Amino acid sequence: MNKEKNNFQIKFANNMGMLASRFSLNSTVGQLYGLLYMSPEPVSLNEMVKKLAISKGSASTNIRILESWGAVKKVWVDNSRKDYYEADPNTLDIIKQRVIEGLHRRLNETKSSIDMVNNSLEGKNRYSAQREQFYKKRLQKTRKMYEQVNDLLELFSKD
Amino acid sequence: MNKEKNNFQIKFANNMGMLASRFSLNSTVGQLYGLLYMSPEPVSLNEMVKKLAISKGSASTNIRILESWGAVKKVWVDNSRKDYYEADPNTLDIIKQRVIEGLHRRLNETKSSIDMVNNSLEGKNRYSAQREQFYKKRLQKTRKMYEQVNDLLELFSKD
DNA sequence: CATAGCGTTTAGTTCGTTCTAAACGATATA
DNA sequence: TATATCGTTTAGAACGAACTAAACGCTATG
Repeated sequence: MNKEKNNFQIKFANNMGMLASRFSLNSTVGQLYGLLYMSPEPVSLNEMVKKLAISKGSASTNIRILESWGAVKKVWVDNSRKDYYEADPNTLDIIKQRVIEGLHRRLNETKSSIDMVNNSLEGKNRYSAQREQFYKKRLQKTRKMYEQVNDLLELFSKD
Repeated sequence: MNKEKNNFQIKFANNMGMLASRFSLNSTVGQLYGLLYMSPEPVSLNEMVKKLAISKGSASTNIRILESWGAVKKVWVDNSRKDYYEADPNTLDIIKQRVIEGLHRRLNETKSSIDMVNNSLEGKNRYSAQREQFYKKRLQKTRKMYEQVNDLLELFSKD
């Protein structure tokens, strides 16, 4: 048990961890970002480890994930060879960008799936005319849905 | 190996399974829905089991999940005591409703978190004025973000 | 040059999810 | 009433994700 558990930063960080896991993200990533977000000064890896009661390995791995997202950045602190980090406070922008990126990637994969399935139907015909008609209709509908979602995403990607 | 693996329905179903797992859903649920979506006739549990090469337990559990979502429904077939199912073809509506519901639930939980953390700061003051100011600013920012997302969701929930 | 203090990498463990096989209860049929 | 055929439930296995502890390599400093 950490005697600092009542510390405001830590409380906030842990809530960010819960938030992250609710959206099926890694909760440690959420904790780390939350801690940095509520720190007026840059934080070293060892401080993160102590405050969040996590292992150094986990802190190291996950802080670099956050870094790759542009959610935190390394900062120089004089007279120290430790790595210090601070949060980019524009949380919403970060989240938004990540959500959009993720959706784009998955939608592209979806498109490939649809095309592949479609091609497999176009090949030589093993089905009755009626059955083939049904397949084509549903496939067409699937394609339409894909496009609706895609258009919606485009709309988002703007502004 | 299933000799029917080249069957169009099955190919489609498996792709729906992949799609589902891409969006961190249960992939069997995706397969089942995909199969029913591409079936002109209702499908029995045993047919699902055979065509998708899954266990009866899994089929039973997952088909009832789909049923609870309103994505498939039981239909009566004369002279049979099997349960037959067919898909509600309005896939997009189903997805949309589930997404909105899920977001609503999680946002409410988020709101509770923010309030809780906020209250813990409002309590007796253990921080310097400057530090407290910083905390309050960031907390305020967090609240604003919550509201932006919430408003966006409301907008969606309409139309 | 040895040591201490870093962050990273790795090997192994834990935990949650979801599957399967099998037991089960219910119902229709011979 | 005995049996066969359903769907459901349960116990256990498999798997993946993510953590920890420890080993490691690097660098600065005494």
